Amino acid sequence: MLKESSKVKKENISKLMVSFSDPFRLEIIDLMMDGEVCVCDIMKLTNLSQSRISYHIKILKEAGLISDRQEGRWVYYSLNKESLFLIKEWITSLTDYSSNRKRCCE
Amino acid sequence: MLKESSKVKKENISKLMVSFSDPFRLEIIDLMMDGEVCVCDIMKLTNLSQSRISYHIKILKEAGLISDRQEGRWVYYSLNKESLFLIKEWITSLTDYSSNRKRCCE
DNA sequence: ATTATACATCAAAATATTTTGATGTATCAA
DNA sequence: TTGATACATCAAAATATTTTGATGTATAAT
Repeated sequence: MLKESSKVKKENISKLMVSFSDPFRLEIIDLMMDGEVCVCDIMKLTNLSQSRISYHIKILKEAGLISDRQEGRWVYYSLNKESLFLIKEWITSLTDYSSNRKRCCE
Repeated sequence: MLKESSKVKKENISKLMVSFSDPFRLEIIDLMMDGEVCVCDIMKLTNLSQSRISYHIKILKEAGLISDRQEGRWVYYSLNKESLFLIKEWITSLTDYSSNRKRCCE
């Protein structure tokens, strides 16, 4: 079971997982695999409306999954590798358990 | 960008991510870190109602994240390590991108 | 200054997910 | 064979998320 000390981390994980849970956000994330993209790029590549993209971008940003960099009128978004590493670590911790069989309701 | 051949895999990822996106499901997953649990265990440890737990269990199961094993009246659930490995692989593939900066809307 | 572009934000509507309480099914014990 | 336990399933209600279209803000070009 997760230690008490990892509670803050758990909150992060929860938000990150929610940010991963929408198919359009997965598409957007997919586009960022090749590097930075701006909203206009995403619009052209996905046919989603601008406000719709902004909405999803916001969720990804608030989860800490992506970073932004403004350059003039454009805002470039890219994946935040640290967050991805965090998730990987968490998943690794899940697989570390010992598969012991227990009697139920002891 | 993900290759065309990985589309099926992507579907799996999507479901797995949705299954991770609820705080109560994360709690249930957390309980499974120490090994198998039955619904009655989860009830005692989380104070969630039985049908509520069954609902979340179903989502986790349909995503392929957990496996079940019946023994008499009890059903034991445990994390499916293969699925966890799949997710880890997918996240790794995300971090493998080259952080090249592109001109916008080229 | 005016206009166009790139993006954010907002409120309302549409849609999806979750919760609840009731009922159903299988297993087991008396 | 009756009753209790463990869990699944269901439909309705509650709640949350997503989409839409309009409007707002900042930057930049003319």
